[in-house]
Amino acid sequence: MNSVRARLERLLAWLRKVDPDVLCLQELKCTDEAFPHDAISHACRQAGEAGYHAAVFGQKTYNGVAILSRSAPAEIELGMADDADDPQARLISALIDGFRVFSAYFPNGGEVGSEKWDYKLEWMRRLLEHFDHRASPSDRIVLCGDFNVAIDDSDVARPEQWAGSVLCHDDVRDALERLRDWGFVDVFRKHHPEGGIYSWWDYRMLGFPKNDGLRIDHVFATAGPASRCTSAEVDRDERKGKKPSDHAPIVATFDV
DNA sequence: ATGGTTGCTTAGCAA
Repeated sequence: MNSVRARLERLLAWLRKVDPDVLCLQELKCTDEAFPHDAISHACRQAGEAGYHAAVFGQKTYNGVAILSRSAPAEIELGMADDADDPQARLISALIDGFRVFSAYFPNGGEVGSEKWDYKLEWMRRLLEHFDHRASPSDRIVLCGDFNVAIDDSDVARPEQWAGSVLCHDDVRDALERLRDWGFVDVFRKHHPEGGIYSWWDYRMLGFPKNDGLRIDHVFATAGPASRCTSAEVDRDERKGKKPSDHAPIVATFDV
């Protein structure tokens, strides 16, 4: 979302408009202390209704992820809980209404071949290992976030322009395929097999006016919840207007 | 190959 503080008013307006049960946020760009807990806990509170709970894993300046929910989150986990010494706040999960919900901010990767690129591949390997060691495909899991990977060229408006980039390279597509093969369904693709719908447009190069977009934000669900996913859409209007994020939200609906 | 924009933090980095 490119800073929760810079876009707080937009966030609150979106919560009022869409009224989601759960919202996964990435790229907060603030510490836990600076997170706007009060505004969000009061958001949409009306007629005696509760506001949103927030499970937050913040970091100064960069990264930062959160999960907002109507129901109280339980068993909140920060990061991968592995042996890696990783100071970057890119993963949080919580148990909400019987679902293990993850908000993930996959590394961008900088340039192919760089240190950031190696970190991206290693982070994706660690995430798969996390599920291998600590979860089962029969669990009810929903993994949401900015994956920084366009799964195939149907998710890229101008594939020739992005070919071989950190968002489209075979190595990250392969890594994401391995993660999906662990037991996830791309629920957006399930409802839009034709592709051609995007979730992110670069601020640079005037990506949005030219619709030079990519679908790099995903909702992955294990088979149980995936079979109960009744719709998934990009809220493209949210990329418009004053001070938009460079991403548009994905809205997925589950019959529970 | 570079550019273009945005936010955080203060001119440079990350995206």
